[in-house]
Amino acid sequence: MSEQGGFAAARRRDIPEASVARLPVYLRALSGLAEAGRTTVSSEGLATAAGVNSAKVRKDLSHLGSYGTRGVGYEVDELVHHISNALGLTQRWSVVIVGVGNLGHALAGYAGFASRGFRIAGLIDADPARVGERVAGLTVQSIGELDAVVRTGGVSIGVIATPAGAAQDVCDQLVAAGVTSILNFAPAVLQVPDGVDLRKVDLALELQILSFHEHRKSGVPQAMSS
Amino acid sequence: MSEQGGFAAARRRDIPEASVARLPVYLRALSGLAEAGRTTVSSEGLATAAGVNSAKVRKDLSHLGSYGTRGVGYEVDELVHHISNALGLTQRWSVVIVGVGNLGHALAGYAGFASRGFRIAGLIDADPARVGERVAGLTVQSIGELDAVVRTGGVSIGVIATPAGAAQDVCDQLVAAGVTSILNFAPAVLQVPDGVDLRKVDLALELQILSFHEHRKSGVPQAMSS
DNA sequence: TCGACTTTGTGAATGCGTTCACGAGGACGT
DNA sequence: ACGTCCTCGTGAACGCATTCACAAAGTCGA
Repeated sequence: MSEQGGFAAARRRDIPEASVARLPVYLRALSGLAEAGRTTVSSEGLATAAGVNSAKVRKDLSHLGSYGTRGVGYEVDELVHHISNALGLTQRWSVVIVGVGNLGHALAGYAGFASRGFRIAGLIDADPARVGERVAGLTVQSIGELDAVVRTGGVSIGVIATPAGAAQDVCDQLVAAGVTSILNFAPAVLQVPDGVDLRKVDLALELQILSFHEHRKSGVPQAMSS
Repeated sequence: MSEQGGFAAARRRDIPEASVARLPVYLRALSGLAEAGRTTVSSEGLATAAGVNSAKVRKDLSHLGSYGTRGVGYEVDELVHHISNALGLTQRWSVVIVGVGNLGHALAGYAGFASRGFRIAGLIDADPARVGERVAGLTVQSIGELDAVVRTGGVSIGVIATPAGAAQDVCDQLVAAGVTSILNFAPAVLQVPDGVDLRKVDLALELQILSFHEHRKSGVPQAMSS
């Protein structure tokens, strides 16, 4: 057991990005299975619940260690534990959300954050008219308070939900305050120094990708018949 | 011109997914450059604005055709035109949003949709208390009206912003009504028949990936010194 | 206890995407 | 008109991710 722990820690160092991105999906699928009363699940079963194939599940889970039982499958509870561990979800992360427009509101109220161990330490908005407003049980604070919120709240993750024009400025302030991971919802390309992780979610981008496929479906098919 | 059109249509058939996903980013970068008064841009310049490297830009754009001028670069306007074309953004797509909670509100009000040629044909919610409410200039309609909205509005894209439990049901209804592309914001794995495109955006998932890297940064580094 | 059966964990093969590196082609100054 | 310079477009090399396929390892019934 202690030996396995040692190996798991060593292996955790190089989980491929593609696998990391699927771990949260497995986690959600496992929650569903647990609620349905399942105590064990095969790679095949988990694959179906997560919407991938079983080879991928086994390869992904093998990066965490050998927690399956041949002939049986994986213990649901145990697997939840190991994945949560690998993702660092056993500790509580504090998050600050900057920009309390429509999207900021939605993010502040999003149940998925709290349920996965993320604590919203503060809501920040540059608009003085918004400061003081109560959203999702928190009071919106001014941009001047950003630094204090990050430092006293032990915040390591910043979420940017401002208009595109303000995003880089806010990003710089977050970094200056000590945030080391940033999730950007603003439709802008941001620059961050080394050591800071940056991910982005672009709502319009996804729609444009769908547009491409939709376009292909309706427009081109008959162009191929020789 | 007509010759080029023919070739472009032929090439458009097999643009790699990874390239398609970057085209909207180039499009946005180009808008920025155009506003700044630039009329031409090199692959290097566009790469910087889009946050990628220049080889990727050139390879991606080569899938659309040969629209650059050696020694100079790309004509900004022309490139915007060709990318919009490839993505099918020259035609107007109608979208229906199902689920008008916090997130649905945010999506309905998101300027990025309208500015890229997406028309919101309807807002649908299952909660009778919400039906009739006005959001972003539209009146929320009941789930029973979904089919009519899709058919009479010429809707081909559905956006799901409901709780996870309702997502598959809504998805099935969208498909039954004739929608052929779905963007899912609900934290659930959805099944769709062949011929229907499905993409998902998971807000909590991105945060969990950041958690993983944050965890790695703080937790493991000294475990490697032999 | 033993043999049949199930499912994991993983090397090997394959496929896709990124990066490299350079020839081709056009602009521009003289 | 010509040579120099610049940047595109693209084959080739590389690396990462997915998939395949099977030996190893366990369960379970008789």
